[in-house]
Amino acid sequence: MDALTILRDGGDPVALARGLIGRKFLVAGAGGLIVETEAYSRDDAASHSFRGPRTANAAMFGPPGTIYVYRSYGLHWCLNIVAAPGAAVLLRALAPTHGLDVMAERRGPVPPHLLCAGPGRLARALGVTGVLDGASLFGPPFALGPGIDAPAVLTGPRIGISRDTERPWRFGLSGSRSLSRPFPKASH
DNA sequence: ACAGAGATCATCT
DNA sequence: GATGATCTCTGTG
Repeated sequence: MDALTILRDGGDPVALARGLIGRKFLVAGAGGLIVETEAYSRDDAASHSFRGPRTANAAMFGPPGTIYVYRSYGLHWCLNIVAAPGAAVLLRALAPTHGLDVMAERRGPVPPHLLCAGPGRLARALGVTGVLDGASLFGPPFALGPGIDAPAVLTGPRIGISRDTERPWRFGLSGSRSLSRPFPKASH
């Protein structure tokens, strides 16, 4: 199923995670091409939705297109897009194309390809914080547009989790220099 | 290149 | 009291 269809009607977070690779994502005019994502489902021990709705994860149980922002390790922000109630896609990395100056200001002196190479870095560069938790992808400050036509997508295990570690639910744009980490060899 | 530590806090055990 | 969907800096090889 197409990513835009899932966002409109709801659907599989794995299909959405794969389908978002190569698309353009902007927050208030800053952003770039999505080059890395991860899927988290409702019955997934690694997912924040696994133990059911809480105050902190309420947005993850919203309708498709809801933005779920959580604080990671007490200090970073991470941004998700809801695919269906309790299921979402973590945006892990972008290849910067728009608002390089603003993002560099927020991130400090780092090489351009590292501006958004990681979920915490991405949120920082785009100015994403908890105030956007629960917002809708379909309105300002967000913009999702077309990008690469038929991207070559890599698949691999998710990063930084300790439960359900075997699910191959991390996706990346083949050949991108802006990945948070390389993919294991022979992942297609 | 790789390993370890510190930052920092809401949620869970 | 421990644990994260992390990042950065520092020390060593």
